[in-house]
Amino acid sequence: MARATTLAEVSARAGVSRQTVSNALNAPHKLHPETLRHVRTVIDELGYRPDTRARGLRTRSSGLVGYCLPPHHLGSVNVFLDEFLRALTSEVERSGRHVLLFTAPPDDDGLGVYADLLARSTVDALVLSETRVGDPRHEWLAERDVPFVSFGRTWTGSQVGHWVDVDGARGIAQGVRHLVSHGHQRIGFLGPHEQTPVTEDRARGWREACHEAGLDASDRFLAIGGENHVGGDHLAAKLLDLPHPPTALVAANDALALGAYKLLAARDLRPGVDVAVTGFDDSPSAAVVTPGLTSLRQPVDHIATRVVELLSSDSEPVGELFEPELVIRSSSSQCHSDRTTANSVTADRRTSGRG
Amino acid sequence: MARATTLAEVSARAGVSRQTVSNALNAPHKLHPETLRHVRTVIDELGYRPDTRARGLRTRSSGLVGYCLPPHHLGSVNVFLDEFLRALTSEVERSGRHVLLFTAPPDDDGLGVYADLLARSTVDALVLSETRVGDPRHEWLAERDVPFVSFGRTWTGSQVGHWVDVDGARGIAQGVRHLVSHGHQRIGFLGPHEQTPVTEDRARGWREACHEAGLDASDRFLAIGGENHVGGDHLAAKLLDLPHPPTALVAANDALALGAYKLLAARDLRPGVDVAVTGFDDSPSAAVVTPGLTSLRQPVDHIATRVVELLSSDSEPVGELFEPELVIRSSSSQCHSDRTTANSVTADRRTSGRG
DNA sequence: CTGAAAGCGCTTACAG
DNA sequence: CTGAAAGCGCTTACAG
Repeated sequence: MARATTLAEVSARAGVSRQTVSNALNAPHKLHPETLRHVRTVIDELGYRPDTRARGLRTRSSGLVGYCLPPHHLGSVNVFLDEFLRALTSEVERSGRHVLLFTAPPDDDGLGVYADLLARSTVDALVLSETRVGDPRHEWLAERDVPFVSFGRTWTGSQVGHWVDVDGARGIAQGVRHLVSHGHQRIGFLGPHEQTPVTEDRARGWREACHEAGLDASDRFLAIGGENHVGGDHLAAKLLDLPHPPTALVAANDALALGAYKLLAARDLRPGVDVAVTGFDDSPSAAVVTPGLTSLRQPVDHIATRVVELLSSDSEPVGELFEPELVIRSSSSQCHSDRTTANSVTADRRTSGRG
Repeated sequence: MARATTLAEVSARAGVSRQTVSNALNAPHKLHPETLRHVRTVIDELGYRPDTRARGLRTRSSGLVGYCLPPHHLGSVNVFLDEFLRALTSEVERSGRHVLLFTAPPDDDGLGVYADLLARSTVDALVLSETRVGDPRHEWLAERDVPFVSFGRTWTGSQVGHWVDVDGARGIAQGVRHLVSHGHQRIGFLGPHEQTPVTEDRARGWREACHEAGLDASDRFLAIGGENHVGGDHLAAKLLDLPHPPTALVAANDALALGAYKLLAARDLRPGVDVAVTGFDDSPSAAVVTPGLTSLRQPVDHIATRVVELLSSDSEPVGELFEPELVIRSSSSQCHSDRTTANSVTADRRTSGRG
């Protein structure tokens, strides 16, 4: 790999001192316009760019924002990792920096990785995601005065540092109101892992929106348990086997919603026609399944923008919730009052195949 | 952010010269064992780690491998970006480096971004993906002696540099043979964008495997066109409306396969029972739809491992194909000879909902 | 095996 | 507005 042009080479070629070249880059107002123009011409000719390491060494910065890749698992958070990473990378680039990826064990051992990164001055700041209850990273970083922003809450009263998160309760409530407006009166909720605050938050949205509409939101209509992103079919079965089963199922994530699809298929029922279904996250699958799954899209672009803003904010710790956007597809938008005419809808579907 | 411990501090505390500390890290064999032990103790006590920038400045390396995030679009390559990034990051970390993310326009302007990264010595090496026909990056990088490995071919005879890719033809052929073993005699192919070599490669796999089995692989059974990852329903309709329609559809990617699901649903036909369907990429959707979609899983871990190996290989340019793994699910594994007894299968399905 | 010194490529007071 | 100089924290010949 060829050695890159140095500032010294630019200064020699331009016939000015090295400080003048540096000023052309870092403090152009200090230069005579004529000089500035000349130096810039030479810089362009030579394709000169200051060496990141040398500049960083001097300015005590690395220009790198660390992001820990979450471990692989289906569902909730990672379904939009692509999108978040893209948005984060773009935003960080707008501030002239880059994103550095790393991995770390999720437990407390992971802090060793963070310590290493900081001891080496590899990163200037960190973006946290995959937060968990009692996440030790926030306090650990705050104690060391490391700039960081958390995408996700630690769900403890004393969370330190800036954070942004998605308002699960308001998102789910949107979905419930949408279903109510389509005539649904009995709406069930499918959720994973009873103990996680994320699920509790989303379940609360369902409960509150049901109360608001005067609907039953008792535990009868609440199916929770199993793995995090599988078993939606079991949960759906539990609710649909009730004497007066729900006519709509609100799931805490898309994977569970598609589990409900599976149960409906096994019973020859059609999502969106016989039973409405909604998900959460608007994962790629939601758009591509049949019928399309109504889901809640996290505003990752806005979140990423805000994360990067807060990264360089010295203000008092800020916490912000972003409301997800309801993306309506066929799994919920058949009018429920049409249910008695479901057969004609089916006939429609039968003839809709283009020849 | 607190200043990190420096080598000078370690040397003072240990009562040895700075070179000795450096040797303890970079050439431990040069030290008296006793001295080494002592220096290491002090290093541990102080949590000392060499500053990345200073070390990089001296050794002319950055310890960073650049990876350009592909722009967002559904399907083929990005469905497993998560997994690839995770695997790549882990592998790069095993060599003591990190992955730096960046974005660049896909056209020739994008080279400016690469030039900037190199002029600043921000990265030591690059991993390329989202290659396209006549991709200018490979030659551009080779001319500048930049170490790089391409995940994906440029499909030109003169491709320079190391590359790895997935063997689309062999993958699809696996799928076809699997369908043949389940009794299918008429197998159609759904592909996007007639002109892309990736599609041609996959279509070739279908054609060759059909010939091998003595099946019709004429253009009659080949449905190609439309957007890259939508319109699978149209393509499927084109084939299913033939006088003697195929009993199985092999799609060049999962999104098209799920488009076929959509058409089948509209005609009240069941994937895997009435018409077998297979996809490519084993995207998250494949596992979660009903019925599960048989698909071809790219061995991203092996690919990432090999990419990182080649990154530091001075050998003659290497090109390697990796065979994807057929992941069999219900969309194809119903025995086709059972087709006449489809009703009993359906009955089975009807009673399979757990109460 | 160890110590004193140069230098990687920058930025930034400092004196002119 | 410009020039000569120090120093960021390392690594690595070089002489002892």
